[in-house]
Amino acid sequence: MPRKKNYEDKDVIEKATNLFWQNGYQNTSMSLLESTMGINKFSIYASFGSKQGVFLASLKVYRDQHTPAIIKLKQSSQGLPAIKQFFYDCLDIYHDKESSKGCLMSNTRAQINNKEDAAILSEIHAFVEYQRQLFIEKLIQDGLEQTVATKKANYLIIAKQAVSAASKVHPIEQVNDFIELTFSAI
Amino acid sequence: MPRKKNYEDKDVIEKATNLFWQNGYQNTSMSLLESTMGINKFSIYASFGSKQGVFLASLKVYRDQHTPAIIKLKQSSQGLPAIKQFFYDCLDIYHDKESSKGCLMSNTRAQINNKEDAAILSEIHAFVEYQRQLFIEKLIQDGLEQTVATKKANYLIIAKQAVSAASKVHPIEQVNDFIELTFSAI
DNA sequence: TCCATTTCTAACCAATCGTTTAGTTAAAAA
DNA sequence: TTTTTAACTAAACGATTGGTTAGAAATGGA
Repeated sequence: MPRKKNYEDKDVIEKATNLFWQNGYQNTSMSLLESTMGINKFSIYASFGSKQGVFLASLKVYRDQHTPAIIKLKQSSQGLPAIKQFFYDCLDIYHDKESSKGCLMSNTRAQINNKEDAAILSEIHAFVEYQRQLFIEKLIQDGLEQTVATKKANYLIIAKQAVSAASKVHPIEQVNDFIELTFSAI
Repeated sequence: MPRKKNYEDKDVIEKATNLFWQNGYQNTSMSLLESTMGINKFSIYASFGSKQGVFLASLKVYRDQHTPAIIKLKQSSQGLPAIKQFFYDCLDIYHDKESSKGCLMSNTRAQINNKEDAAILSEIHAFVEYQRQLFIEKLIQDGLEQTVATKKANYLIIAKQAVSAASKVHPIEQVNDFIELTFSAI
C-alpha cells in the first residue's frame, strides 16, 4: 500500500563509497552526500540512520571489493608469493585512472581520532586483523613456525599500510620498488 | 609607546604544536587553541594571521625538534646503521608517556586533501625531501652507487612513514621488529 | 474512490566553524 | 599629565555542520 522508493540502497551507497574514498570521512559533508548520492537528506537518514551509518555501509562495500583478491590468496597453493601478489592486487584496487586514492580503511584510521567513531575503528580493525590472520595462515603453509609466521605477518601488515599511504604520494615505480624490497626481507 | 604583549609567541606556539599533534589539524578548533594557548582569538590572529598560520608555525617548531637527531645522522661516520639509529631517534620523538602520537608531518599529510592547504603540504614535502636527500648522502658514503642509493632511500622514506603510522596503532615491539626487518632488507 | 502508509521536497534547527570588530585597557613617548 | 598606539576582552559575524520535520505526492488495498 505504501509509496515505492525510487532508488536502491546498493546504488546510492556505491556513490557514497567513492565520495568518502576521495575526500575522507570528515571532509565529506551531508550536503555533498546528498548531491552525489542523488537523494534527499531525508532519504539518507531513512535508509542509513546517520552520517556514520552511511560510512559504515560504505566500508562494507569497500570490504566486499576485496573478496576476489582474498579468495585468490586463500586458495593459492603458494604462501609468500601469493601474499606479494595480494599486495599488488590491492594496489590495483587503490588506483583509479592515473591516481591512487589509497586504502579507504587505512585512510580512515589515519584521519579519525574521536572516541565517538569507535564503531568505525572497530570495523577497520576487523578488516586488518582478518588479513593478518590470513598472512599467518599462508606463512605457516610455507612451513614456518607459528611465532615466526606471526612476526612476519605483523611486519607485512605494517608494510601494507605503508603501500596505501605511499601510493597516494609517490610514483608507482617507487611503490613497486618498496613492495619488492619488503618481500626480499623475509 | 604601545602596550606590551604579555605572552611570547614561542611559548604559545609550543602549546599549539602539542595540541595539533594530539588532535590533528582539522580536529583542532580555534576555540580549543584559544583555551590551550592561553590567549584570546584576537591575539592569535594578530600573531599568526590565521589558523593555517598557527599550524605552519607549529610545523616549524616540530621540525626544529628533529635538529639534534638530524645533526647526529649527518655527522656520523657510519652510513646505514646511522640511518637506522635515526629511525629510533624519531620514534622517541613520537612517543609521549605511554602512547605514540606519530609523526606530525606524516599525520598531517594523511589528513589533508584540500587544495587550499597547499602551503602545509609544501612544508611537509620539504621536510620529507630533506631526509630523503640525507639518506642518499649517507648511503653513498657507504660506497653505494647514486642510482642504488636513491632507490634504497625511496624505500626507507616509505618505511619511515610506516613507522609513524604503525607506532600509533601497534605495540612498540612490533614497530621495533618492523624497523629491524626493514633494515635487514638492504 | 477513499484511505492508510511511505517517500519525497524543502525549509528549518541548534551548534560550531574560522574570522572580524567595536570598545576598553595598559604602557611608553610627548 | 596628556596623547598615542598597540594589546586586550568579549561579542558577534556569516557560513556550514549534522540532523529534523511538516506537509505534499505517490502508491496499492479496501
